[in-house]
Amino acid sequence: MTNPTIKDVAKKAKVSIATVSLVIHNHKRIPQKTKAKVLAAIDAFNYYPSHSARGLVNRKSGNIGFVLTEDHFLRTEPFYTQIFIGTEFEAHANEFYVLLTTINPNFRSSDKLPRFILERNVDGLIIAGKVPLLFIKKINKFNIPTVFIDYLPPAKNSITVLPDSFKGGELATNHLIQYGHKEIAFIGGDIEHPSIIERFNGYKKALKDAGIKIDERMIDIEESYPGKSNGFSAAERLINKNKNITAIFTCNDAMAIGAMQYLKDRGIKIPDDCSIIGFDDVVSDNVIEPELSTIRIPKMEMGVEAMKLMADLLKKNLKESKKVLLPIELITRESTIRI
Amino acid sequence: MTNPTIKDVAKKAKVSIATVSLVIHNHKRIPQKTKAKVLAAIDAFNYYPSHSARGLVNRKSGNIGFVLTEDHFLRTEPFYTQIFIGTEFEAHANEFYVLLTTINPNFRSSDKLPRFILERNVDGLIIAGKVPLLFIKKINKFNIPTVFIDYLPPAKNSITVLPDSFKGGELATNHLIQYGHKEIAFIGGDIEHPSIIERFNGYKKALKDAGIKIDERMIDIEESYPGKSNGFSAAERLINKNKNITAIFTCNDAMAIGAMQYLKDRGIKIPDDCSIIGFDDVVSDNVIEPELSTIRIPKMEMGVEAMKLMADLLKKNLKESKKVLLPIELITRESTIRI
DNA sequence: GTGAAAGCGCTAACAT
DNA sequence: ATGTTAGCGCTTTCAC
Repeated sequence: MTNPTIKDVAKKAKVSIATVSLVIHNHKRIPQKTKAKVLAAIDAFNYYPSHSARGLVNRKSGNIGFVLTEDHFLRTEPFYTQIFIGTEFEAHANEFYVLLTTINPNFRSSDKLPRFILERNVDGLIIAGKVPLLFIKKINKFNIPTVFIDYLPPAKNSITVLPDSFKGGELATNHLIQYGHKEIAFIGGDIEHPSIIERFNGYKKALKDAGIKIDERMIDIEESYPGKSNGFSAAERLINKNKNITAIFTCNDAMAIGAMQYLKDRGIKIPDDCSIIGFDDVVSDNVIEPELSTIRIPKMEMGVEAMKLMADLLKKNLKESKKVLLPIELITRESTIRI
Repeated sequence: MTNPTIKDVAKKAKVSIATVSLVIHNHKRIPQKTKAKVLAAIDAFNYYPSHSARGLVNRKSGNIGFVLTEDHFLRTEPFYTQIFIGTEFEAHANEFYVLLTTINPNFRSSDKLPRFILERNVDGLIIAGKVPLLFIKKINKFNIPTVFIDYLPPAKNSITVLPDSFKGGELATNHLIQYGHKEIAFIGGDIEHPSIIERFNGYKKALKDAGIKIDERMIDIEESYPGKSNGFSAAERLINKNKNITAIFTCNDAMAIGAMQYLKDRGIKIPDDCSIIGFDDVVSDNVIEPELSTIRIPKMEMGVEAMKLMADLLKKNLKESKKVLLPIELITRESTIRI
């Protein structure tokens, strides 16, 4: 059977298409009898309103755009993937579709915007991870309701979902301190990223509270991407500078893995000679040896929360500024040990 | 400025909306002069045709639905994720949007179909991984062009993209044979899955070609899901039955990891006491010890290929039956060794 | 309570 | 070569 339309339903129910529409929208003052007739016809045809037709008249697409940079998209660790899954999940509950697109991490003003923005094919935008400021500026002109995940844009009036990185940094560092460590190094990257800064701040706060002096030589922060290979080289620099390190806190798991690689190559036993703790919890499923202690970020929940905020935002139940910090969790595995 | 429409453009260019439409569609016989006027107006407004309006009149949504089961979606290894990324990538090239949805792996006839099918909000369907037959049967009624990835449905006239599992099974087994192994075990799961069967067939073929007798006691195939824990228990059963195994070929990396775990726990050294090779190549990014030899499946390429087929299919350039086998590749790492 | 009718933005057949 | 017009399927006033 070809796609049934509202006309077919109306004819079958012997009412006008207006009545069918009213029934669909649960209008009051429709007598049970008419309603029943119409619903029966709808059922008989297995009728569903056309998405396009509805979108045209309502000036709503029913779609939410999910934006992240290409490099984030291509990462194999399930970080942004899990976030995406969360948004997708909550989108179903709210009858939205999610349209995903990537942008160039070096977005330039001559670059085209995502097609769904130009075509007005999204009602809202969820932006995950750090994106170029230029991009944000450019889309601002379109006035599309936007929710950020895992990135706090410099402009003040944003709605953002973040893991509690500061507390996470504190928690990780305190864990090491409680295990008796005093020579605790910090490895980080991309220090302009708000989350990384917070993790670093948490680290410093925990040391200070414990009366441990913050030592510049125990800190290695790359400007560039906090990935595996940078973790490797950071560990190399730190160890060469500083033989008495007994523990390392890395700003994420990827750097932790790189650092572990270096320590192993160098013959430094983990955790016996050196404890290490990461952040994110993206490697739990695999066989890493030793298994990595870390701070778990509620990735799916972040996606879910962002989509909930989006739903509120579109219902105008939300002011234009809000920062939601999601709780993190210490996961103790094998890579950290009491000294 | 509020969304510009074709009317605004027409007014500004002092032509009718029909002319604007013709220009947009690059109709022949439009003089350069008119064209230029119109294009200038389009540019001035930064006009893009509304997706909904176009969809309504063309009876096309511009969307492709991507379907997979919930359990596949939630797997943290980047297998289906990579496939999805591939489709997404190629979708951009073809000006499609991808709408993702999950279905219950135990889909029952009373279950609702994905909303985008009911709403006719997709022009085609890409189905990734094994899905319930009931589901396939049910969507067949909607007559939506469909491409399968990594699953060959029993019904004969399907368009499917698959890794060359048979060759992969052969390649993996031959690799072990060339390393001097003769006591080569096979671990598998979900034996009804076409890909798994093919890998197993490749294994048997390679053994036969090498004049090695196929020994039932060297084979452990679970009915259920080929995951880590089943890999663990399969290895346990095999080793207990059969002390002289020197190499194991598992039908995927997840089972390989489980098997490795068992061997380690049991004090069997990899690769010194026992070589092991997996399939899929989903763990390359992480620190596994030893690093796992495997057969690489071109995951992104499978997604790309599927979307290309979809584009052809929608252009009616494709018959309704086609099976594309994508080449696999042997990745030799540390877990396999010459005997 | 229900229907007629206008209109959302666009395409395409038909006029001119 | 360009304009007129009739829809595409739906929502929503406004009459009756």
